[in-house]
Amino acid sequence: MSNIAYFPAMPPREDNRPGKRERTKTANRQAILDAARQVFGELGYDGATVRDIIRLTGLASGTFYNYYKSKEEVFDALADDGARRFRPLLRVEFEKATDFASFLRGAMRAYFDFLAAEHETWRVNRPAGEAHPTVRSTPEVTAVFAEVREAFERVLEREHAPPVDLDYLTAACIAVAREVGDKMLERRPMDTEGATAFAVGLILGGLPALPRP
Amino acid sequence: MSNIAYFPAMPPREDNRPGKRERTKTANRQAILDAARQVFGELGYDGATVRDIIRLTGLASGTFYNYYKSKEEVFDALADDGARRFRPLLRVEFEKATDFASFLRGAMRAYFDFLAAEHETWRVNRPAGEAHPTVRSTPEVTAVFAEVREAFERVLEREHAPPVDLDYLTAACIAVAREVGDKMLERRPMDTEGATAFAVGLILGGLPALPRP
Amino acid sequence: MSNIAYFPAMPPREDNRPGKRERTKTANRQAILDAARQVFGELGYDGATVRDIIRLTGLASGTFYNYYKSKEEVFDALADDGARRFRPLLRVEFEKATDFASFLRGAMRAYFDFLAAEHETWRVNRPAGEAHPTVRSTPEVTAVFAEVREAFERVLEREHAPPVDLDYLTAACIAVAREVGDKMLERRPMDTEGATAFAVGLILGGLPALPRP
Amino acid sequence: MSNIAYFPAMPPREDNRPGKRERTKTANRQAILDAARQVFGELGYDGATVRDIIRLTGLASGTFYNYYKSKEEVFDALADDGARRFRPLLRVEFEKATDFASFLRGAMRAYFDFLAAEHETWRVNRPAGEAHPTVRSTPEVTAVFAEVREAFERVLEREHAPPVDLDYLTAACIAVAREVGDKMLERRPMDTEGATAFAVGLILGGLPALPRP
DNA sequence: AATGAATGAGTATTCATTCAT
DNA sequence: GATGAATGAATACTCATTCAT
Repeated sequence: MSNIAYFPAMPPREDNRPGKRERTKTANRQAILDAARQVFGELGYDGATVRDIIRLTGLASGTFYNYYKSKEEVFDALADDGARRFRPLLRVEFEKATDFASFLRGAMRAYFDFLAAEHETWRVNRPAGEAHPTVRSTPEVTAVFAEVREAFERVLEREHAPPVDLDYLTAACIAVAREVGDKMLERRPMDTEGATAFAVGLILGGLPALPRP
Repeated sequence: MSNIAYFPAMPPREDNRPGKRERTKTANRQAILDAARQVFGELGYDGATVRDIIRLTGLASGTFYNYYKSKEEVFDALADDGARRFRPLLRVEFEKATDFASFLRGAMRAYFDFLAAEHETWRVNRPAGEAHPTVRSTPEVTAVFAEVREAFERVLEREHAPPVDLDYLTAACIAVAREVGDKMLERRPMDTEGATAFAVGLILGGLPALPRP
Repeated sequence: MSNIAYFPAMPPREDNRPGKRERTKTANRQAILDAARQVFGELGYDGATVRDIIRLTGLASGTFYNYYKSKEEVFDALADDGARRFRPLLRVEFEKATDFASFLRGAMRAYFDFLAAEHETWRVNRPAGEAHPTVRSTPEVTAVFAEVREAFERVLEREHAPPVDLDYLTAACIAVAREVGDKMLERRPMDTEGATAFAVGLILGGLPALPRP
Repeated sequence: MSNIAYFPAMPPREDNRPGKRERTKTANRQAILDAARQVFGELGYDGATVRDIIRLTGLASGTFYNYYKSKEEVFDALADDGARRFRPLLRVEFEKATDFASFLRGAMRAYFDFLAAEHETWRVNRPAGEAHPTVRSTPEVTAVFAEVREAFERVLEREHAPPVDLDYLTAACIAVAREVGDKMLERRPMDTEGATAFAVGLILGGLPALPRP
C-alpha cells in the first residue's frame, strides 16, 4: 500500500549477490544491507527472518552478528542508508529549482520515476497484516521528513513565500506522494507523468488545479 | 505515524471487564474486540499476541477461539467493525453538506475530533519495525476507501464539478487526513480546528489557500 | 490397513441420526455409541474429538459426559459393544459347522462379507500416523480374541482334533483375516469369495492348498 | 499387539547420551532417531510428543528441527531406517535358501530372534487407543512389504512353484509373523524356536502341519 | 573473522472436560 | 437431564541469538 517507506530506499543497485563475494568487511556489510533491503521490502519487518537475509548474502548466520548486533539494528541501518542516499537527490532538485513549484515538481517526478523503476524489487508478496516496515518512526522516515522539511523551508524562504505550517505541509506532501504513488503502481500503463501532475496540482492549487482527465 | 488506520476505529467503549463466565456472549465478543483494538493499536499486528488480547479481557485463552477462529480473524473483524461505524458518520456529513467543500470540511473535522478523543486508546508505544496494522489492504481500509470515494463522487456530481481522478483524490485526501492527524496528535494543545483548516485548505486550494499561522 | 479393528464393529445399523431423536436415555446412549463408532473409524482414536462425536448425534457437548465419563470410556464401550455383537454370529457358525474346516469357512466368509458391506462406513481418510484405533489391547480385541479362541477350542474338541497351540492359532487366524481383508478391500471387483478361499486354504492346508489364480 | 511394525526397527543402539553441543551431527541425528524409535514404540505416533523425543536425547527442543522438519518426518525416517536395515537380513536368508520353505523358515527365525532381542526397547506401556505407529501405510511398512513380496516371488519362481496370490500371501505371512510374535513375547521362557515352528508350519502346511505341543 | 549447529523462550491453536444455567 | 460457553493445560514449531570450532 504505502510506499514512502521506500521513498528513501533508493537503489539496491549492484545486485550481484553470488555466494561469498569479495569478502571484504565492507563488502559483507553492504551485502547484508542490500539483502536486508530486499527481504524487508518483500516480507516486512516481522515477516523477514535474519536467515532470509543472510541466505541472500551467502554468508553464515553467525556472520550476520559480526556486522549488526540484531535484526533491529540492520533495519535501522537500512533506514539511515536510505535517508543518506535520498539527500543528494533532493539537493539536486533544490539547486535546479527556481521556486517551490518547480522544486516540488522535480522532487515528485523523481520520486515517481524511482518508484516505477524499482517497482519489481519492492511490493512483493506482503503477508497478512504486514504493512510496510518503514512506515514507523524510524531514523529513516524521520530523516527523510527532516530533509524534505528543510528543503521546503529554504525554497519557500528563497521566494519569500508567506509562512505556512511546515510540519503539516511536509507531512501532507509526503503522504500524498506515498498514496498517489501506490495507486499509480496499480495502473497500467504506469503513468508517472500523470501522477506527478496530480500530486503537484493538488498541492499547488488544490481541487481546482487538478488535471482533468 | 499513520492513523487512517484508526480512522474508523471508533470507541473502545466502557472498559468494565468483570469476571468471566457470567458475561454474556455479546459482552465477551465485544470485550475481545475492544481488547484487540487496543493491543493491535499498541503493538501492531505482528507484535500483538492473542495472549495479550485475552489477558486484557480476563478470559481464558481458549475462550478467544470460541469467538474468533484466529488472530487474523479478530483483526479483520476489527476492520469491519471500524468501517461499519464510520459509515454513518460520513453519511451524516454527506446529508448536511451542500457542496464538496462543506462535505470535506465536515468529514475532516469529524475525523480529527474523533482522533483527538480517542487519542489515549491509540498511539501507545509502537515497537521496532511495527507499522500500523490497518495500513494493509484490509476490509477496513478498503471499505473506508470505498466509502469515502463514493461520497466524493456523489458530492461532486451533485454540484456538477468537472471530472477528476477520483482514486487519486480519495487516496490523497485520506493520506493527508492521516498524516496531518498524526502530527496534530503530537502537539499541545491539540488543535483540531487548525488541523481541519490546514487539510481542507490544502485540498481545496493548495498551497496558497493554506491558513497562515 | 488392518481391519480386525472393525471385525466386531458389526452394524452401525439404524443410521437415522437427526437432531435430538427420541430423547430416551437409551436412545442417546446408543446414538453416542454409533457416532463414536463412525468417528473413530474415520479419524482414529487420537484424530477423533468428542466434539466430532457429539456433533453427529445432535446433542450438546456436555451431554456426552452424562453418558460416558471420558473419550476413552466410549472407546471401550464401543469395543464391548462390538464384541457383544460378534458373539451371536460366531455362535451361529459354530452351530452350523460340522467341523473346524466348515466353521472356519463360515466365519471367514461372514467376516469378509461384513467387511465388504461396511466398507464405506469405515476406511475413510485416515490421517498421517494414525493406525486403526482398535488394534490396541482393548476389551474389544481381547473379547473377540477370547470368543474366537473358545469357538476354535470347542470345534476342535468336537472333532477330536489333535492339540494345537490355540493362542497362536487364534492370533494367526485373526491376523490373516485382517490382512487379507485389508488387501481385498483394495481390489475391484471386491471378491469376498476369493478372500475366503485364500484364507481358509492357507489355514487348513498351507501354501499347497492355496487357490491357484 | 502387532509388531511387524517393529520388524525392521533394528537396534536402538548404545544409549550414551552425553552433552549436547559436542556431539557430532551424525551422532545427534542418530540419537534423535533412536529416541524417536523408543518414544514412538512406547507411546505411539499420536501419543508421542517431540518433547518426549528430545528429552530422551538431552538436546534442546529447537535442535530437533535442525534434523527433522517435523514429527512426521522423523517418523518416516524411522521407517526408512527400519526398512533399510531389514533388507540385508532378508537378502542373506534369500541367498542361503534353497526353496521357499527354507527361506520362510530362515526369515521367520531371524524375525523372532530379533524380536526377542529387542523386546525391552519395544512394547512398553501402550496408552489408550494407541495402535502401533507403523501399522499405517508408512514407507517402512510399504518397503518391508515390497521387500518380502519380491523375495517370495523370486524364491517361488526359482523352484517353479505354481502361481499364488502373492499379495495375499505376503500380507498373510507378515500378519502371522506379527501376531505370533506378539504372543511369543508374552510367554516365558520366550520360545523363538516354537514360534518359528508354528508360523512356518501353518504357512507351509496349514492346520495339519502345526507342531503338536 | 567466519561458520553453522545448538539453544530455548515464545506463539498460535486445540480439545477434553467442567459447570452455571 | 440437557445445554453450550468457559476453561487452561498441552503441543508442534519458529527464529533471534550464542558460541565452540
